[in-house]
Amino acid sequence: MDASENIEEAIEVLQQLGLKEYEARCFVGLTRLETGTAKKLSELTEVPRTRVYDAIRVLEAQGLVEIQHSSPQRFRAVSLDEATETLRDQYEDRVERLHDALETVEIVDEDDEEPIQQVWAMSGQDGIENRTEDLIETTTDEIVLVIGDESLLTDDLVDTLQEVENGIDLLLGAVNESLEEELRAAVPNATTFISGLEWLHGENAEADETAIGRLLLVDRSTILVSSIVPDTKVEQAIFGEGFGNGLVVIARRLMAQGLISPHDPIS
Amino acid sequence: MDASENIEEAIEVLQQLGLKEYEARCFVGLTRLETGTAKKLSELTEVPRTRVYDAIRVLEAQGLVEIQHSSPQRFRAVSLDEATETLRDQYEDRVERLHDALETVEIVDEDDEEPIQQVWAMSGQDGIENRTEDLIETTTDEIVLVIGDESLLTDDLVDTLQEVENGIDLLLGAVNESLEEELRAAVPNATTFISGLEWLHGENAEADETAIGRLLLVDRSTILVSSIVPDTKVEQAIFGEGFGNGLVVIARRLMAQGLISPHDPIS
DNA sequence: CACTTTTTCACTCGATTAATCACAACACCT
DNA sequence: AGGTGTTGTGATTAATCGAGTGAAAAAGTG
Repeated sequence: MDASENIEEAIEVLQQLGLKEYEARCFVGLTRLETGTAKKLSELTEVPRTRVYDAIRVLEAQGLVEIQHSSPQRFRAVSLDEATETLRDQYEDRVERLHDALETVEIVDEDDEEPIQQVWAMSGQDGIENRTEDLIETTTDEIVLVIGDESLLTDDLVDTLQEVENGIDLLLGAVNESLEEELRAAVPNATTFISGLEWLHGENAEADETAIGRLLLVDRSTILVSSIVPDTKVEQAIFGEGFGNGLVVIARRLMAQGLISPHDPIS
Repeated sequence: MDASENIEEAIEVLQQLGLKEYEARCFVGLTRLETGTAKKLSELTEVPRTRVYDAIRVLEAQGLVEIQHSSPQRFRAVSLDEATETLRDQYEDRVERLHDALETVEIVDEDDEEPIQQVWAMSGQDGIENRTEDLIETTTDEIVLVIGDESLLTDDLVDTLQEVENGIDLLLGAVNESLEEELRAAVPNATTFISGLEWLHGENAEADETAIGRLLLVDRSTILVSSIVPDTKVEQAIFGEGFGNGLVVIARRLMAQGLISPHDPIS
């Protein structure tokens, strides 16, 4: 049965959410038990009986578990919806506190440096997607976006694209027809095309099969290119700003040659 | 200046959100620096210079920081909005995974026990509030809610109260006039009153000044009573279900004597 | 009052994290 | 080129924290 997989998954996730192993095990144990004593819980979860109490106390303080002060004590988990809601509240609260604390701070005066040719790297699907959406939202003239893997076309991204103002040129490229299809359907106000992005798989196709992720060129002055590393599926991106930026220049050159757009060159 | 307090706060919160100390310090450092090298960061944040690199790497992998691969390397934080959004996404994803994993599991068959006189305890404002709202939403006939501290009257709670169906009696008590005022304004479809809840401060007023938090009686069969411990401000609650439950019986008795409601007794 | 079960608490061991150090690679200067 | 300070990596030590164990107090049971 894959129930035990789910149990393990739940325990892992709870730990990522900040619980200790015993706490996670106990909570999951309780969700399967309706109501339980330390003994039953210990048997079910492999947590040493003598430590169940500590774990439960912590869980209770977080509002995830109720305690019946009888003897023996009975424990039970709050409903799944209540639990997730509580966790959400907790996290939302933290993120907000972080936001408040940082927005008032900012900026130590700076002996500035050369603002030239900056190319930045970032990784992680979430962060790159947020940056992508950010850039799209601040565009004034033109967006060129090529999607190289359908896993990157999230609902959020589609939403962002649909809300692009009418005055802005929106060019959406895909690496194959089915994806183009999808794009056209999802974002009717865009011009779609099949990208000539063989330059990654094509002539440069050496050993490592680096898959292209996305390519975003905004107002011909800011570019973001990402790739997906074959093994780990991690998305990595580089990001350049400024009309004179080397990366951006290269991107314009590519466009001029019709490689990433169906349009005529504008050198 | 309280800027440094905010900085400490931010570092703490980031750790609660799962970052290590060095990672948190580096991130906060970068939000104050526009762009920084390992050396500058180390000076600003007290993180050993040689450890800055590791910290930045994990931040980068989380999408919180960008790296410029020059020499020396330059780092910069993504915008505050991007960062919080990324953190939110991350968390939301986890909570969802938890939900999915647990909803398919549930329930180990049980040699049932006596379902009598159960009184449960829980603590933590978040959890108690969620339970309160849950109970309000599932009411069929009557809600009696007494609020003992204005800090408990959150927007969420007000929303929940406003959405109570018309057929349901909604009685809202407060411990003083200003709070009653507030309640009446926020929830017009309710009957409000000043509660006679001296039984906590009054005759029982021993040494410890236990402040009453909230008292909720739903359909005369489920009750939740909370108090706020003086020092730590932590809210603690007890919770009983079932018409025959001891706690519930006591609550009905109190009502019958007009102590927690302006209405006539229904024994 | 013996005798079990439940509960708390203090302690060991191992793993993770913070902190320091040694060294190789590199940029910069004359 | 060669010297000099800076930059990045890896190894090493020290401190901290959590998992696991056992002793003993407290509560129940016959």
